[in-house]
Amino acid sequence: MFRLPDIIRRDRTEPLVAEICAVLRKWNIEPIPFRSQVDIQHEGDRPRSMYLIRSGWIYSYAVLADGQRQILFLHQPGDIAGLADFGAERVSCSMRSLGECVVLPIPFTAIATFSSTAPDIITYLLQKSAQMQSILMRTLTAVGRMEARHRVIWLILMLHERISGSVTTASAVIEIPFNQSEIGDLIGLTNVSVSKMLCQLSDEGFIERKGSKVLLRRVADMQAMINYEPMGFSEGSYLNLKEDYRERDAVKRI
Amino acid sequence: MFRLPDIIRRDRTEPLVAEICAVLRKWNIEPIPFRSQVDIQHEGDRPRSMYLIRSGWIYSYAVLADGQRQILFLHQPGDIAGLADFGAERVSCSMRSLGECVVLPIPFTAIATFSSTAPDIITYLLQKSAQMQSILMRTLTAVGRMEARHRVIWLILMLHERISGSVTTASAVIEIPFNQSEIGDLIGLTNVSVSKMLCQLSDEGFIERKGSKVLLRRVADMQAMINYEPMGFSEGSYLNLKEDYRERDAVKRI
DNA sequence: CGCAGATTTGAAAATCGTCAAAAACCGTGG
DNA sequence: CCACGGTTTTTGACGATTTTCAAATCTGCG
Repeated sequence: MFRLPDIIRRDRTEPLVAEICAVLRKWNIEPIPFRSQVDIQHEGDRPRSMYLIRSGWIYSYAVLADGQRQILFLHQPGDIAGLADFGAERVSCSMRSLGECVVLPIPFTAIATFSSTAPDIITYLLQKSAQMQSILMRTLTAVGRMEARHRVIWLILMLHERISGSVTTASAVIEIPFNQSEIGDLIGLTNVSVSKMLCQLSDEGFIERKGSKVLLRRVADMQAMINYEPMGFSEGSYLNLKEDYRERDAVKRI
Repeated sequence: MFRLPDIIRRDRTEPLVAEICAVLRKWNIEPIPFRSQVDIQHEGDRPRSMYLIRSGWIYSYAVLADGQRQILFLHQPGDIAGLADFGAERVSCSMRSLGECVVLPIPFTAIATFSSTAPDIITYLLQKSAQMQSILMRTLTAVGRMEARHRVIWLILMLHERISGSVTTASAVIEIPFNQSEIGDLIGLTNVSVSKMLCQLSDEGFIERKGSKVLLRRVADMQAMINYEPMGFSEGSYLNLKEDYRERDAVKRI
């Protein structure tokens, strides 16, 4: 164990994250730091907690019989990894850190407590879970039905949206936290295909590359090419949601 | 509109479904019947409700720019379709009935009510959402990293588990609610490939086919071939969960 | 500078898709 | 019971995309 960073920075603070942290602190649950490329949880474990990412990146993945790997989800700060295992007998996927990171374990048993004392938190978790589902569906659509070239473009646009927190058509630089083998494992290609496609996109002027940084040059063109739609939930949308509640009588209109 | 069946049969009744129905009945929300192959919701709509399946099947799907389709999820009776759109600005996928079905709309605005008056229901929804996530992850793993033959086997085993409600290694007959084009859209193949693989599996004695019915002959062999693990949540696991809550002090042990 | 890992490149092979035609299936109506 | 029309499934030839394999090159870092 190494020391925690003195200050954990979080740009886009979720409204209820602070509340969750406060409760956990009362129970003496501490954030845990991990080094890069360390398994945080392994497929087949008994589910104990989910993990609120405080800083860094984590990905969930599954390994097949023949050793192939599918990366299922890239978790960012503010995300809750392992939510899918709530209520399961066995953990369905492994989780690994991408770079150094700090995570706060939220034991599943806490959900019962939240349920009676802080229903807002459960509602928040439900919304987070729904967002993850949407992203998974997007990934499945890309992997199942796009050719290699479009999958790579999809990946770039998706990372752009998730990392920057919004969609723009302006040029932007993103840092891709994966190497090319990992990219392949995420979108169902080999590292060789990923390399070829990235080079091709670079040759054609869609992107420029420097190490793991990618400059998106023709975002609008790429979005048009694969019909990319923004995911439609930015941080803070929970607040909007709360406002919507006021039109409760809408229920009657169904 | 045609008449509702007099009795809606449900074999595996979820513990909290009755409670949800009771609340909705008080709000005069009625189950809606749909004919076969009808769109219940369309991508881009404003999210209004989720849909509790009372009988029949529904699938969620997305359509790409070039007209290709990815089927994202097969919803069974007891499932809640559209949960992924909770909190989103726009609905992320379309939903279509597979055969006649009856569906109870649950307006998203109801979640606020549940949150304050029936936190158990929100917790239940959270668990349902988690289960859907697990299934999506399984699908993504199959589509992203398995060859065609293994994908078809995966599909058969998955349907077997979901339709029968449990995993066995004994032979069993299942009725596949999809045609081969739809199967292809679910696992990322063409109808032609699906046909070839099904014929091949039949020739090799793994399955026997009669119309849309499939007899699984060598379940254990097929499970071994693709390392199929059961999903690990049967109906009623919510009860187990409640019991787990008693070991609340486990929280301290993290 | 040298090493280890990551990326690029090219040729050959395998898988899967496309296309088109034939066959099978299914419900309907005579 | 059989004929009919529409849909679904099967089949085979061919082509395109992606993988595999292997070697070369590049990069970051001590």
